[in-house]
Amino acid sequence: MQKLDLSSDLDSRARDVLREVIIQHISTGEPISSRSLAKCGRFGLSSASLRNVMADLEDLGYLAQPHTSAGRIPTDRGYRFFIEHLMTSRALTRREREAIDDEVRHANEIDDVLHHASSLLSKLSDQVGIVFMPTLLQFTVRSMDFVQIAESKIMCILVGMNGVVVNKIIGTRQPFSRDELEKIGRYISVEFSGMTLDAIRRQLVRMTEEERALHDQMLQKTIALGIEAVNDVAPVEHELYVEGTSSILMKPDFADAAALRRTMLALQEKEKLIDILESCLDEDGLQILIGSETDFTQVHNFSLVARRYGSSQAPLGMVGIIGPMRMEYARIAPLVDYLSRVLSRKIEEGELQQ
Amino acid sequence: MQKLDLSSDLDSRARDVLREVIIQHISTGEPISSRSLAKCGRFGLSSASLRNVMADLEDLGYLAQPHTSAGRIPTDRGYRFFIEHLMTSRALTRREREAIDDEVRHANEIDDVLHHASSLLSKLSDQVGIVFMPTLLQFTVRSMDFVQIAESKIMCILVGMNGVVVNKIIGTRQPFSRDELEKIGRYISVEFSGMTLDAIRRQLVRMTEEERALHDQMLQKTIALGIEAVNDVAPVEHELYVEGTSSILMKPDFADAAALRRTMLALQEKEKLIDILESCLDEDGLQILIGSETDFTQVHNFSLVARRYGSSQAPLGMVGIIGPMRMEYARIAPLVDYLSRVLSRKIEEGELQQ
DNA sequence: GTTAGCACTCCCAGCACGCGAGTGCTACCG
DNA sequence: CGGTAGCACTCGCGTGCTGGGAGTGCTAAC
Repeated sequence: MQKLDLSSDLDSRARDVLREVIIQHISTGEPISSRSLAKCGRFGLSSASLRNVMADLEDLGYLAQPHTSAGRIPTDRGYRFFIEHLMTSRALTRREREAIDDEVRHANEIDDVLHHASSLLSKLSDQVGIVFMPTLLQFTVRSMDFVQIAESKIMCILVGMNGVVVNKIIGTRQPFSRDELEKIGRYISVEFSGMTLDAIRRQLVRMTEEERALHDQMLQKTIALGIEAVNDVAPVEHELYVEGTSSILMKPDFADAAALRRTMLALQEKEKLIDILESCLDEDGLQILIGSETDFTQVHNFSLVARRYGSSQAPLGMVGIIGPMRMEYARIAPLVDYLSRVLSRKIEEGELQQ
Repeated sequence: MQKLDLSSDLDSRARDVLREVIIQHISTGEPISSRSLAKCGRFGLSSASLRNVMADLEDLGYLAQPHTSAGRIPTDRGYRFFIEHLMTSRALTRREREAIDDEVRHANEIDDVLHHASSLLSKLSDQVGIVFMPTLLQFTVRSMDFVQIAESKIMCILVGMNGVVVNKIIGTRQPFSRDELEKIGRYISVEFSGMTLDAIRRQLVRMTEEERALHDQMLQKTIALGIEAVNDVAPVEHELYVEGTSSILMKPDFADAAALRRTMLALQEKEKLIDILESCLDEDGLQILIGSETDFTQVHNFSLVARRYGSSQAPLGMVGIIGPMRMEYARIAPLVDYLSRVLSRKIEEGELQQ
């Protein structure tokens, strides 16, 4: 089909033209004509010559015309080439960097951090900010504490190895003394430290069948409470923050009602978004999915710029932005990159609460 | 201007016509013509006669024409009259009632309940569900507990008189023994039970100035931790859940892009929504605000159906739906009413966690 | 290889036209 | 005197047509 090494397809003039077309199109949103390229002065060529170059670029699949007698717009492939070979990322401004630092520094609860991160990202990029945290299935326990908070309610506090804190309330029938609760907490913390919630549950269930448990009343209580504690925590819902959908409403790319509608619906279809983000979790660096690469079925002219966050051994989730293909990648890529790094550092330092 | 006692304006025929116009318009979304009224068979009158009645209703401000030679649509005032005098609320179906009961029964954390409530409401009504919980300024404390969860992190668990549980993580410099933490918790729970967070804070600050505190090291620690615990909890952000905006996207009422845009923006402007909902907090029963009554500046054709929830002495917030003026009030009003009651009962029973 | 010129294509805004729906009014009927 | 039939009038909307403008592709000349 096409040559694999895209970088060799194009001579330097063609690259310059492609770059200029994309830059102009990103800033105006309009199809770019040969004339407007000639006028920009960067080439010293007439519009007729540029037309030839553009026709070549179209043949190679980097540009397309919405209709005959319209200018050219970049294709998915054009953007892809631009991002990989032509773009020079803009450094963050001090204000951007400080905004991110501040936002992340001041939050304690992980929910808060993620929520703020997505809305900050949305504000800085003027696109839709998304932050995704998958289920805690691989959550490994460092310690567990139990606190009586009402007559028949006990709060269980789970601290994970990664510093994430989860708590839940358990209803109980039998009474527990303060002392018992402390003992149970200590016992579980010691015995099950480093295990996943699922493993703990299975272990506890197995223990109920052992002979000793039948006689040791304290152990019975421990098991009962322990099972309650880990039940229903593990398959906690995926958390997905989608912030700033209004910013996208204003973009001229969504002039007509149908497109607007489709877009809003797509952004609210969380399952699909989660699918996409989950499939990105394996990759390491900054990821940019363009147009059809995103697997958005209803809406095809969207791009995703995202990066994994969390400690390097135990990635937590994805953070990024979604916007029309026509976006300022040069500005947005470093933004997402930086935020994800700051976020990861914060999480490695630990002690974030859920 | 207009007579205050609206119910006396209209004879029984006019009422019937108004009711029919509104019912038809709610179900079709189209302006209603005299002919379609005549055809419905409920009147035994010709379209000409109905035209006369409709002209009267228009003069009185209950109906309006989008333009000459179009049928009539109800005005805000028309809907208002309909709701107060003409509508017969439809009883909930068993499925609806069960869905609500289930949803509320199964949740433990108040965040969850509210979140699910709004999305459930949205699903059942096919409108936008909203749930609002104002700041916890009037949150009165029943007990406080402190648990060490990491080297320099302590979790504080606040249980409110209304059973709501709030927790936060505090970073500490000085170390606390398990025993100390327990003592501090007990002390604060006893001394400050029944006070608001704000009152507790002020009291603690006052105590630092007392002579005794300067010498009693334990008291110093208690005060330090207590202040940390209540700080920044009180002015916790207003919680506002807005769920199901996509359902509204599909309604034919928002055919054109501009209206769609305005609507989405309005629904995302949380401050405005909070204002509106806050102003409803004083009222007791089900509240219906129609069109211009809602104070929505950008969008004027919206209605709000909402009701307060929480215990009768200490109302917690508002729950309801937002949709186009043209909505099935007869079905939605009982829905909101019932959900708010179930929610309130759940909260009165207590032990909800935040 | 570059460029000027020209024919061709297509979009789009504006306009006129006719149709259909719905009203208001008036005259007539029981 | 309330109800009704009939008719003229108004308005919105869809349709088809047209002219202008923008942009391209191609060709021939430099």
